[in-house]
Amino acid sequence: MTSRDVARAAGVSQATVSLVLGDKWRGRVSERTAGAVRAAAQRLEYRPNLAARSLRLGTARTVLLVVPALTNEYFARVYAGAERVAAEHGFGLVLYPSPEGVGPARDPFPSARAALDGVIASSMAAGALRAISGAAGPGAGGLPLVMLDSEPGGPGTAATVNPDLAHGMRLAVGHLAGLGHRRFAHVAAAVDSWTFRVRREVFDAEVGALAGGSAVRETSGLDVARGRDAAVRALTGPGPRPTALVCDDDLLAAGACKAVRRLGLRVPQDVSVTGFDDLSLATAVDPELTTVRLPAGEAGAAGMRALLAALAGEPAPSAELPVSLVVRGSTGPAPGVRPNG
Amino acid sequence: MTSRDVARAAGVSQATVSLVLGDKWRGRVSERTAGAVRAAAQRLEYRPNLAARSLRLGTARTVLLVVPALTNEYFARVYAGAERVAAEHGFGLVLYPSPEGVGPARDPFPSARAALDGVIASSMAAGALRAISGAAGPGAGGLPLVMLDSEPGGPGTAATVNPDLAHGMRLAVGHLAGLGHRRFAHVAAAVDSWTFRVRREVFDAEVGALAGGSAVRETSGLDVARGRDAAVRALTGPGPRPTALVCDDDLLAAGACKAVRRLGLRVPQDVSVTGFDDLSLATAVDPELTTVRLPAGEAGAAGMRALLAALAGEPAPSAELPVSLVVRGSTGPAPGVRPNG
DNA sequence: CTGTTAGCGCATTCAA
DNA sequence: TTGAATGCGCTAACAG
Repeated sequence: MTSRDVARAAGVSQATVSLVLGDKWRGRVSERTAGAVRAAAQRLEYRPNLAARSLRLGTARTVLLVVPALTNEYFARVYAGAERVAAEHGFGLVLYPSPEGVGPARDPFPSARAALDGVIASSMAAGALRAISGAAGPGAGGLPLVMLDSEPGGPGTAATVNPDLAHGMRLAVGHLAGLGHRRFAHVAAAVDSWTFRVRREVFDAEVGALAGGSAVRETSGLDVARGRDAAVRALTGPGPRPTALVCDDDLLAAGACKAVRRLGLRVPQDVSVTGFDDLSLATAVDPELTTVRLPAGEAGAAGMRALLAALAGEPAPSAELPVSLVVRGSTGPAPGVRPNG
Repeated sequence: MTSRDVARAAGVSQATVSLVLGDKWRGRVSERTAGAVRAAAQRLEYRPNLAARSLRLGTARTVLLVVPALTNEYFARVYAGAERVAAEHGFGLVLYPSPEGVGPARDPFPSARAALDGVIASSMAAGALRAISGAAGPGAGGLPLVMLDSEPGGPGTAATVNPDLAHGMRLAVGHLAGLGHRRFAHVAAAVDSWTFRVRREVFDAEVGALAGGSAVRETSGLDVARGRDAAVRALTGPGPRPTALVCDDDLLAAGACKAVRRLGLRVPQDVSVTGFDDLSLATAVDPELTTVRLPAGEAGAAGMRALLAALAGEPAPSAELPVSLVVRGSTGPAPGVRPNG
């Protein structure tokens, strides 16, 4: 089923078929001929060979999305947002789940068996970022690279699209401080990446700026069980017990809630808990999580728009996306503080 | 950076480069020449143009995976399993999240902008399945099609790979019956697909076969909030209150737990709850969910193996994958039944 | 308005 | 043991 067959069936040349189906026939092919071509194509269920088209055009209309882990709903949403924009522009999106996401990534291009026009990488660890930009940046591959949720202004990146994490952390700590909390614990992700480093730095700054504020930190792998263990450590360490657990994401927050109950305490009467992301998990647990909602889908979409702009030779705008605090049942007044008091 | 450039750099012809890098030079090219070619390729960071290779070979070494929703961890695991096997065979895997997954899918091929060798579709609704197999089956596209978690023996499918859902449902009901439960409710997914129809039929059969067994059913959209609402309906309907809620997946089960508590009851003392899938959500909630673990990753892997076999012209083996019941805290003895009694 | 032609980069056949 | 020539299916420049 080639364009030649369609041409034969329609009684025209192959070039005419290409023009008609490529929608470039205005004033070059007669209405009648165009109709015949379309009819033949439809009848024969013709599908253009994309390999041939890519070869001829020198572009694959395909982008690679590198994420640390697909099984995390956050990245699934990033994918969905990016895919939507890509599809609107006739681009495909292939996924490369970087192994374990936290270590240095292998060079993705041998295994990503597709011709690529550009790369979007999200939330990569420091080491992985270097490997990616080495292979995709202006060096070898020369592919345009857009970073999501990563250190702004990295070398060789066309643009950086980030949620306003600093503001998000300020909202979380501010919310808790407003409820009277002063003794904080930070249940932090044990991953060396920009996204978590920002949380840490802003958390420290905010609590430090709070009269009477104090904080401890425990780090944890990114799953519920390890989050729970870290929260147990935070709650049973030396010194007075924290009354508020600020967690780097919702998985850790869910674990923190389990830790509180395991120690015979209640959420939020004895200990308040906040998360990041606003995954569907946040409303699946009881009480529901107060969390910083990150616009994952919008980040994917904005990243794709920036990449498409770069591919078109336009300047690719970096962006900082707004975040919001969603207040639910996992936070409440600090023990001993009267509500509205 | 073409194979011509490498040839020039190595002082050989382009054909020799192709032979050496394609690993087909044994006894046709001298050791020395091969070494020179490899060195030149490495030095120039040569990457073969995959569009050209696909065109020449007539195969793209790429498979499309159609899933109802990527933001569900289950399908993320299916993807991961399939991708692993694909990578081992030098195949790429591109994802097509069928819109809303429950309605009839658009023809995926216009939007999946890649040359495809085959299609794997998972858990498609009845209507969507028809659209896919029309486009991918032996008809138009002629692409081999492997169905996952779907009606076995569909027309034009090379193979079907399913978890043994019937056995899973028997395990769940049997577990609850063994704990003394007799009044069941089925919190069912409001999706017309094989995977949920099997659950329903086996649930009815099992409860019907149980002396003194009775059951009601409420249907729900596939998210926590609607699962909670459905469970409230099930628990507050006419007739005696069910003591066991059998839910079609873990999201619904999490919602059901919330419903129980919202009604002032306890899990599992007053009401036991079971789910399906064993998502990470199952251990994120308190109490943790007793659930039927479905081998999502293994399903993806087996599906990809079947498809690769079909592509190789070998018979593609259909498979039924074993499932297991993971007993956790959300199930307990029926009220009024003494443990071990 | 339509057809002819060339060439994208590669794997392969045939000659040397 | 190697090189020259061919064509995969498509689009774009150029002729008619």
